[in-house]
Amino acid sequence: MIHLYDSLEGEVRELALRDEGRVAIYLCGPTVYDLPHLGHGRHALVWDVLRRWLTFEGLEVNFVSNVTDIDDKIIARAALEETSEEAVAASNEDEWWRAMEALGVAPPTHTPHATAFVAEMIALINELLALDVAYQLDDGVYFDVSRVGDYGRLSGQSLESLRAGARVEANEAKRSPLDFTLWKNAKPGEPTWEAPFGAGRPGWHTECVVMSLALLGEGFDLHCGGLDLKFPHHENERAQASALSRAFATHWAHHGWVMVGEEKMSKSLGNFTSLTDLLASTDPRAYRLLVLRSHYRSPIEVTPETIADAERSLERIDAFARRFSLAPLAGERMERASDHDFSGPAAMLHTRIQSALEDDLDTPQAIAKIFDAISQTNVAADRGDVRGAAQMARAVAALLGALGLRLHASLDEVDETSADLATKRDGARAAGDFAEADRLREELSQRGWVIEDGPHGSTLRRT
RNA sequence: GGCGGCGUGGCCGAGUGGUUAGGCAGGGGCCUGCAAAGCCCCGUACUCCGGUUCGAAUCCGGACGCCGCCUCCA
Repeated sequence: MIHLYDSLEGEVRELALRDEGRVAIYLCGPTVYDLPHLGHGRHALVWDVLRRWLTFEGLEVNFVSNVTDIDDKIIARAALEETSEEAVAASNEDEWWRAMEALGVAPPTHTPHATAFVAEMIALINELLALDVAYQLDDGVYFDVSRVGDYGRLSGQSLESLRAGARVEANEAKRSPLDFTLWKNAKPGEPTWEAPFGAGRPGWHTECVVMSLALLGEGFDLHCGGLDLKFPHHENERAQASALSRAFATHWAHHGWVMVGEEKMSKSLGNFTSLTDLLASTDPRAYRLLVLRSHYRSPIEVTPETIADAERSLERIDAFARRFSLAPLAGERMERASDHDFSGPAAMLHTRIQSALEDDLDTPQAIAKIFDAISQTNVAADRGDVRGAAQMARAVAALLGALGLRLHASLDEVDETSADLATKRDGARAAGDFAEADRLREELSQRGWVIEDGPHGSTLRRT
């Protein structure tokens, strides 16, 4: 079973499952007020890889990731664009799923929307009020953090030190500056729901507690998200569940940032590249490879250089896929180890990848092992071990599929003129007219093709 | 102020108390009509200063530099 760093315990430990053979994961999804950026891309890719791997290993993964479709920023954006909150949320959510599809991120098992769970959130806030863990002020309902014994545990900080670092609050009436909003009272023109404690809308921290418990049940296995959600968002989710004596996530995992230069990429800093822009200009698989080859908890640098590096690296994989005519696995469908043959020389490869990934999702190690296997397979084939090489190659394809990295083995569709030029060149070579052959190769190159001569004739591929 | 992280070869980026990370780029060679792909070989490394140790880039202490969270944020 996989071992993951648990942010709550501060150590790598086995992911203990509530139900044998089944994993229940909750991932905090996007607030759809703007285009997704590179950071969201990493977020989606990291947890997609985890999910695919667990599935590959035969577990039934219930992967829930929400969409926050009501929030201050959506309201602000709607006002700015003179449109409705629904329209802002819908268009950005569409953009999100388009980007996810391009990245090869499989859709979650469930995608709850905050606005569909308002009744449940109201019920939860009511319970908290009844327990006097929540209190009402002029502008809404607040959660009293002092009522939770271990508040701050996830952040690794005491209540006192958190309080010391807290900035000056707008609402001085709060019992503690750390108290957070459960419900915001209605303001004119804003989306509003009726509630016993006043018309208004939910605060951000309640939706994830409600939806995770509703869809995954108490004591679900893993709650994950970006490091920036650890505090206050995840701390606050935990606090609410704890106040209600409901068993919450048993394991917490957080991934690191995408960096721009020496700074975190974030919307508030404005230093972000949208996923849409990236995907328009590069092979989406390059970004997945870039993410895979560094550890999920480390920061990654995404620059034109690192992307180009990953693209060239991908080229080695694709050349391998062409050589062995490998099928492009991965995509919406999730691979399972049981559907593949890991006998013979492939068994050790599978084991190596397994131990790498089970050790806190060590994808860089796994990728290195895959590149090792690619070299070994090429050597075997050069040596004439066709059978062994083919077996290894299929195992490599299956494991890349398990990581969601799609191969590009199929040859590009060749237009008639180019195909014609290639045929002419083959003829010129056969006739020993190498000057003409080189001229035709140059012409093909101008048209964007690389020609490779093999034992069974030449093939064309896109540059 | 509190808490946490990082500093590796031309670049990216892992890992480990002594034995090859991996990729990209570069040099040499094999193969090829020449290429491409593939294969073989090669170089430069662990911020600095102390300490522990037979041995540290890896453990401990200190210094310097950098980053993040403590406010919305993947």
